Formats: sequence, C-alpha cells, structure tokens
Amino acid sequence: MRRGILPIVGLTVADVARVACPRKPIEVAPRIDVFRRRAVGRRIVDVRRAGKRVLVVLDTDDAIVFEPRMTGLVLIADPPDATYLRIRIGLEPDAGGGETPRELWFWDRRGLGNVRLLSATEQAAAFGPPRLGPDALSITLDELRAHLCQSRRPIKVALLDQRALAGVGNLYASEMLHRAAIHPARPCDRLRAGQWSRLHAALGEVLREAIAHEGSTLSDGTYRNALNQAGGYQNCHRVYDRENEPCPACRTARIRRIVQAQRATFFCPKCQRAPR
DNA sequence: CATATGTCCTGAGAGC
DNA sequence: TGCTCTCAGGACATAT
Repeated sequence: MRRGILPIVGLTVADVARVACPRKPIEVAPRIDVFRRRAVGRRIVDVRRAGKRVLVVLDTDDAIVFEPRMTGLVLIADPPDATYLRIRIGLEPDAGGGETPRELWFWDRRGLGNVRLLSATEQAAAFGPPRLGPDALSITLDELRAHLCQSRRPIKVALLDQRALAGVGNLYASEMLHRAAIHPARPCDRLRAGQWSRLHAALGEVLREAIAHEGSTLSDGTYRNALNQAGGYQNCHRVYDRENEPCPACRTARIRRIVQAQRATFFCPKCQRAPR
C-alpha cells in the first residue's frame, strides 16, 4: 500500500471529505473540519509505514494515517465499488506537471478501519515503543528472540501481537511457521535456537515475497493494490486456506486448520511437529 | 502482570 | 429458492 501511493509525494492536499456511506459514516479524528483545516494546502513530503498503518506525511509533520484493518484499501485509482468509499482526499498537481493522481481514496467494506490526522507527537506516542514492537521487515534475530522468548503463548498467537513485533498478519503467520517447520501451538518459551533462526529467516522471506507479489487477494476478492489490481501472493500460499490439501513440502500429509485466539491457523502436521 | 475473550461491521458461501 | 449460520489480511477494551 505504501509503495503503491508513492506517486502522491510532492502533491498538495486540496480537499478532505467524508463520502456518503452505507449506514454509519466513518469517524475521523480530529473532527472533519479541523482535519481539513490542518491538511488542506499542505504538501505531501513522504509516505511512510508504521506496522500495518500507512502514513501520508505533510510538510507540517502532521500525518494522515490510514489503518485499513481487514477490508480497508488505500487507492489512487477508481475503487472496486463506490458503495464503500469512506474518505476522499483531493490532490493538486505540483508545478512540474505531468500525470499525477488527482485523488487519494480510503475504501472500506466492513468499516473496521479508520483514518486519522496525527501530529508528530501523536505519531510517536501511537507508533513508538511500547505501542509497536520492532518492524517485521527490519527486526534482527536477537530482537525477535528477545521480544518473544519470555512468553508462554503459542508462537502463532505471539507473532500477531503488534507490541512484540509489528507488521505480521494472520495469513502470513501461518505461512512463515510452515516455512520454518514450527508447530503453531508451540509455546514461545520452548522454541530452540535453530527454530528462532529459521523463523527469523522465514519472516523476512514470506513478507518480502508477499510484497513483491502485491499482497494476497483471497477468495472474497477484497484486497486490491493502490491501482485497484488484485495481488498474486495467494497463489504462493503453502498452507493458508488450503485445509485438506496435500502439503506442498512433504506431499503426503494434508494441511490442517485449527483455531487459535479466535483466528484460523493452517499448518502441516508432519512438517510442523506437535509440541510435546 | 500476562493472557483470554467479546466487539465493532458487512458480505460471501455453506448447509439446510 | 431462500433462509440461517459461520467466517473473514485486525485492534482494542474489558475480563480472568
């Protein structure tokens, strides 16, 4: 998402508006009139990421923060369905001219996501430690172990704890544990050195590949990139949403589905040995 | 304190 | 066909 909207860097915010929504209009913070006063006329200087949020940084150091959660999309192209448009941000081209996006949209079917305007101080409080752990794309092996090894929780559950490690989502947790050959229910405090090492490697591999493939568009088709194109990483999934299919690694056992912390986990019972 | 569960919202697909 | 039920790339408040 962050990379997809990079073409807006250098443009100026011309307008911010909530779009008419199905039932409950999206709530923004601060109130839309204050939001607009602080954003309109400001130049976009950067697009950053904090865990799973996208930050559009303005020349005042305020940032428009998109938190898409399950079904939110950040788009610079026409949306998949106008019904669930929530926020429109009008953009003015820079002096250089050329083809630049004229609007940035926040689209969200389920409406669990949110959009906020945060000052630099608020960003530090919301996204710095201890609210978010080290980022999953840059965390070192030592940091990974240090942040997780004390916990007695199952490793799959701990991987989703954004305070321990920022940026891993449900489907990717299953994928990386399969690559690392670790059972998802194994307590963190019982992982061995070799397992931490494999997990650290798998973490980077899975996320980088998923990014290269523009994410995973699951069977409901919701996820799209910033240009409203489907991702391709769903075709690379080895276990997620593949219950009862043969494991692509051992080709003998069938993928199993269990529920941990109310969320689906997929794994191979042969490649990922059960904890004793 | 650490860990577990309920909650927000809508639509797709399974099962009857 | 049409109904009900379950589940979904998530995060957080509240309960245990």
